Amino acid sequence: MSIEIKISLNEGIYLKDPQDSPLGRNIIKHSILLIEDVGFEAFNFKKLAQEINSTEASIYRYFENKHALLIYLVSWYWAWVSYLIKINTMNIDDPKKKLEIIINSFVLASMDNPSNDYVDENKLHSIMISEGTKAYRTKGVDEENGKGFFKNYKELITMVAGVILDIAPTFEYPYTLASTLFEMSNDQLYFAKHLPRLTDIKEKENKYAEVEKMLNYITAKLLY
Amino acid sequence: MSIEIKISLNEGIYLKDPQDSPLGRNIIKHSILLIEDVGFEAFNFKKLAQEINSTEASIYRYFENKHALLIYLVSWYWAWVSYLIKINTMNIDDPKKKLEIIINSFVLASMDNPSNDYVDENKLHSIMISEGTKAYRTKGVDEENGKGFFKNYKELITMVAGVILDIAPTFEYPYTLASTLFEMSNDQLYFAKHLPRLTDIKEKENKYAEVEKMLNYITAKLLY
DNA sequence: TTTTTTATGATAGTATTACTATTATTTTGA
DNA sequence: TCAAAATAATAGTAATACTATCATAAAAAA
Repeated sequence: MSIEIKISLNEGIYLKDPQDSPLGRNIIKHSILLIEDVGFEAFNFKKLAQEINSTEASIYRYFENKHALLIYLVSWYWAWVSYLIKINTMNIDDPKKKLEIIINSFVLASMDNPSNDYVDENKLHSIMISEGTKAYRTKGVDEENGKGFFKNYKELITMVAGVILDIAPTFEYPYTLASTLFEMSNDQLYFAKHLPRLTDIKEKENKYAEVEKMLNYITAKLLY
Repeated sequence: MSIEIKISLNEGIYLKDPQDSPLGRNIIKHSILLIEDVGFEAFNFKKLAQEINSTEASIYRYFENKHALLIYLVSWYWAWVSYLIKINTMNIDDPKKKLEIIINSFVLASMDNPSNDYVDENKLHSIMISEGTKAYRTKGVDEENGKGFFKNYKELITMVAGVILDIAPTFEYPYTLASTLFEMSNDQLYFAKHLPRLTDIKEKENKYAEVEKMLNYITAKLLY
């Protein structure tokens, strides 16, 4: 028995809510597996259709194109991390402790607590690390931002910035620090794996713990 | 009269050195203009050929594909920033002052000092901001890294990490901080322009100065 | 249950992209 | 001035990113 969380995502991202049908959920599930496997550039709806024994045309009824699907996945991730943080900080008052939990959620995201049976949060995290920024680094950002496609990211950052300000009310860069912690977490994990000379994090079992420690150290220096 | 710097880039990136011929230099020049204009996804060799009154086939003699061309541009940028830092810190001994110059070079990169007549460093910087990470966020990273395609980035970061260690020999994260300063500079400028709720930097004339100030503040807190 | 609606599948087709190949022409430079 | 190299012109192919149409199956409404 799994906890069923219905993640709330901006309706404009999809043509038809994939959470509402078996085919839709299959699209999400296997798009994560396939993007992880072949990378976003080589990923396409034809290959995805083959994986799930469906057709290109059927997938196009859910998403306008693979870019929209990526925004969907990334938004799911942002929403999922927000959710994780919310439940894990629910009974916590100390904002310093809260920020530690936030950092832990940025770095580990999924290690535990799979929310449902069609989204593998672990794999989704690794897509986030390699492909995440491609969701908003496009010519269409401004238009898509206008339609609210990145709302989940902004909400997450706003929440984190709030905690930062609770710790240090006069700190001048709460939003910058919040987005930097998120981006750093992904960047440094990516570098550890692929471009190790750009980071001090070593590609080992405990690299997540190392990144966590590093981010905690940095925030402590900046805020305490 | 312009200073002619021959930027040294890994030979594997191109099939034929574009710096050595008028067509090659034209390819570089107009690829920068065109990518800035239409974005990397919509950019292709056919459009580029039209811009320079040449042909697709001719461009393919210089670069295997548009991805290789992006790596070339990004490597140019990394090499250019390294060069800028080198000449601007040449007579400086104080590593703190050096790091300030490094940060200034990360943020402004080009504002002054155009090195030659076919690379517009200003536009190249803005490509770096929007498209830069796409050069190494691909399925081929490991293979390309093996061929030394990202050497210029690593050299830049190694140099900066060295300065960081000169300031604070016991600091545990010199490489992480170096790459973070570089990435933050680009990310925060991008956010200021397109996703302002993710940053404290305001999209104004002096946003570069703001980012510079912010990065100096952060490094000071972490290292001094 | 029957009918109607909706979702999906099967198939086909188009425009664009990302190349490769071939031959002609121009440029360079020995 | 002749040979070699670089570029242009042209054509062609396989894959991609869709769109359209119609058949069928499943779900919902009557």
